[in-house]
Amino acid sequence: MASGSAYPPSLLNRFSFLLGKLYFRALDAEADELSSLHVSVKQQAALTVLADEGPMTQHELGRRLGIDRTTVVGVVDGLDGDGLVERRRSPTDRRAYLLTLTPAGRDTQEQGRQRVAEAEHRFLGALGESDRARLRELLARALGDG
Amino acid sequence: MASGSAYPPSLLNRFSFLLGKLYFRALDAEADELSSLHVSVKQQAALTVLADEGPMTQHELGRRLGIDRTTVVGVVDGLDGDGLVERRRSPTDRRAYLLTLTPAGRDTQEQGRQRVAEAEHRFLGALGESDRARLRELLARALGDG
DNA sequence: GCTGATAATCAGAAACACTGAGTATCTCGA
DNA sequence: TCGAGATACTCAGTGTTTCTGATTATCAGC
Repeated sequence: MASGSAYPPSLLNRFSFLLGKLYFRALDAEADELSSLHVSVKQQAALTVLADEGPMTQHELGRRLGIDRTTVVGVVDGLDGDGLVERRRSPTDRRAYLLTLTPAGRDTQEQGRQRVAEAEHRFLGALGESDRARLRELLARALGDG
Repeated sequence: MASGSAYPPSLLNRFSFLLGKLYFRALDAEADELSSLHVSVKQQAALTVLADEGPMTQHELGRRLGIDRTTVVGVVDGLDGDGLVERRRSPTDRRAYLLTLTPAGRDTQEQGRQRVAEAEHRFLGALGESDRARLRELLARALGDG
């Protein structure tokens, strides 16, 4: 018998435990789906923000993603090296780059978007469509609008 | 104006992003609440499992918490050093310890349980009671019973 | 043209958990 | 009862990830 729950009931009542387990499962699923595109989860998130909101500085990208300025450097290094984004000097501020998607970057972003959707479908397989929507809504609301 | 959402809409649709942000917010809130008890989030989780399920080996504790065997050593070192758990040799297997809560450990666990509840209340303040319950239920179900 | 702030970068540190090896002990079977 | 292989715990070292602090170039305000 593969009997019973692997996790203790006392921990399954704890939000941090539930969130953590599900979060790392989500990351693994996404990383797995994205691996064939040779982009990391962070990189795909960066491409998505750039696709949706247009060119922005590294500083701004970091703010949107909620990651450190020095971490952004590495993420963008990878994308730049693969020809998915370009670092163009801002015409109005020569300290800053305007990160711009290349056609290849736009293409990769679109493919990645689908892979992420598949990953979510896979790791949330235990929930039906309406429950997934309800979960998404609750999580977004819990996070607050700010 | 502190206008609008800090996070891009495209990321607020993504489960891994929502889960991650909320997870780290939960960890921070719990760590903050638990700091005055001088126990980490992992340590409090360990105390909780021991309180609920009685003495067990380090190997078993690691399995329940989902953490590596070598990581358990450090967690238990801390608890042992603070007199919250005792490493008693198992009478049936002299390789193994039976981790046992001390009275102080039991007391700390109970206080910690309340602090964690307060932390959850705080970091999920945007949700009402029934929404919190619904979220917990959906997360547990998404994680699967296994 | 100063002064203080900001964008990007880099080297090093800090936090984290894991790998692999070592010791002691157990279980199983001949 | 002996030997082989598995298991519990520990430790040193490694790898990963992110942050801190300093640097360079540039900007904005006075």
